[in-house]
Amino acid sequence: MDNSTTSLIAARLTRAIVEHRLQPGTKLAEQKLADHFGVSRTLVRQALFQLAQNRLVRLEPARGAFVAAPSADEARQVFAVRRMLEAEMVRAFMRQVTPAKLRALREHVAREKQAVAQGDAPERTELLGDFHVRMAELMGNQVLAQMLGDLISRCSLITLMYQSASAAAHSHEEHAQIVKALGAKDEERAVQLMQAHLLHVEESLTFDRQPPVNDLSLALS
Amino acid sequence: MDNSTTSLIAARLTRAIVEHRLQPGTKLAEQKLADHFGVSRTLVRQALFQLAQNRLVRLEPARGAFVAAPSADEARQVFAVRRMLEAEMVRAFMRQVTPAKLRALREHVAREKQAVAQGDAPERTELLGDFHVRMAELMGNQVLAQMLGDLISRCSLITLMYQSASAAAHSHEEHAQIVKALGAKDEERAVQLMQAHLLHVEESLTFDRQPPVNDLSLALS
DNA sequence: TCCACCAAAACTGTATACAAAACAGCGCTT
DNA sequence: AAGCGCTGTTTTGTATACAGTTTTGGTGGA
Repeated sequence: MDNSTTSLIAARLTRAIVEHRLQPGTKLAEQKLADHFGVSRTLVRQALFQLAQNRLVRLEPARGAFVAAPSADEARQVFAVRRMLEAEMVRAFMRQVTPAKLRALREHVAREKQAVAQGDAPERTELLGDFHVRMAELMGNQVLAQMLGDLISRCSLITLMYQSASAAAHSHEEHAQIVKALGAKDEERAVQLMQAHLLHVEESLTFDRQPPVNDLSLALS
Repeated sequence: MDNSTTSLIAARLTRAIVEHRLQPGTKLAEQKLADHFGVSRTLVRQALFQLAQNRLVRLEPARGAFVAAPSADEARQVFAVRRMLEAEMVRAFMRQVTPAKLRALREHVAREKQAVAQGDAPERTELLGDFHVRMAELMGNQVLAQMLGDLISRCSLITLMYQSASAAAHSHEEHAQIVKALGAKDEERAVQLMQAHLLHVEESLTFDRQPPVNDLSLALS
């Protein structure tokens, strides 16, 4: 069962959503996407189904697919799950840490630093999210990595909808501190820092406004 | 975008897999399933895609869909994630526990007891898995509940493939002990018990044999 | 001016058609 | 007898057709 074309379309759509080129609420009409990608609606539908399972799009019966607009409740739940999962991930990481793994994390944080310095917003966002996935991968747990990746994609939508200012700008420094605690073998501090980090990101959101809704799908270049 | 028929088929297939009426490795031919359900291949394909994302079936390009046969590695990763997630879930549950929630858990454990006493194997398996999901639901976190549900479905496949004897027979008692610790507001004990519980389930598996592979899909009745 | 109503257009949901790839059987070669 | 390649059949992958629903746009009346 071949799904390579389908997952390519899904990946393109995911990028467009996660990189905020498609606003929440935007209608994703099958025929338009099919024309854009030069395939039939069949493949587009499969891709949309896939994204719906990741909660990046919402499917309404007989009405079509729309870029998801997570509610404040859902946003809080997603962050709660991330705190649960990642607190324990840090503990587990500590128990099997090696110099090579620490080095890999330090290198990642260095790349974050560069992206922040250069003001490369898309790259920065991507790297800040990947920090968490990278940690899971370094532990050799693909299941965890995939799960975190999905959660972080959803978070990207959430921050788009609810972020007050660029309040999460110090994520990079918090990552650096976490790695420092890991290097110092200070497990409890590392856990605390990770939880605080995720709380900061969540607190930087303002759940008290109506989500804006745009459209147009010419953001796929 | 209507998916009700599709998700009905997906649900039927999920039940068949989780309840071990379809063995790992079984080929799921589209036309046969379509005939069985009285629909076209279109809907069957969508359902199979859905199950593939849940990792209950594996799709091979140009070869078709098969009931997944998780590797020992994947099994260990799934259990590792469950331990991470559920340890913290217990902590969070404790922080927002109410008499009503405790009562709900006790009632659930009572139903487990009944199913164990009556030797109702399918019902018992279902309830033992639902204990964990129920906890997430009682916390009002649908995101967590859905995630755990998926993980537990995968665990059901895993236990089918690797369980040595009915070694996980004392799961029910461990659930009861966890609830007891929750009732006593002993957070750390509850966390320890949950981790021990999941370790016991994992340890009851024997990862050292080749997985058997059967076929035939007349198990859908 | 605004709203209700109706017809046309656009879109979704499902089935079917068709090409390409994989599979199975069988005779041939070694 | 075992292995190899050929051929017909089955199955998958993608496109297209068609029915039913929703949306749109316009017209008439209050």
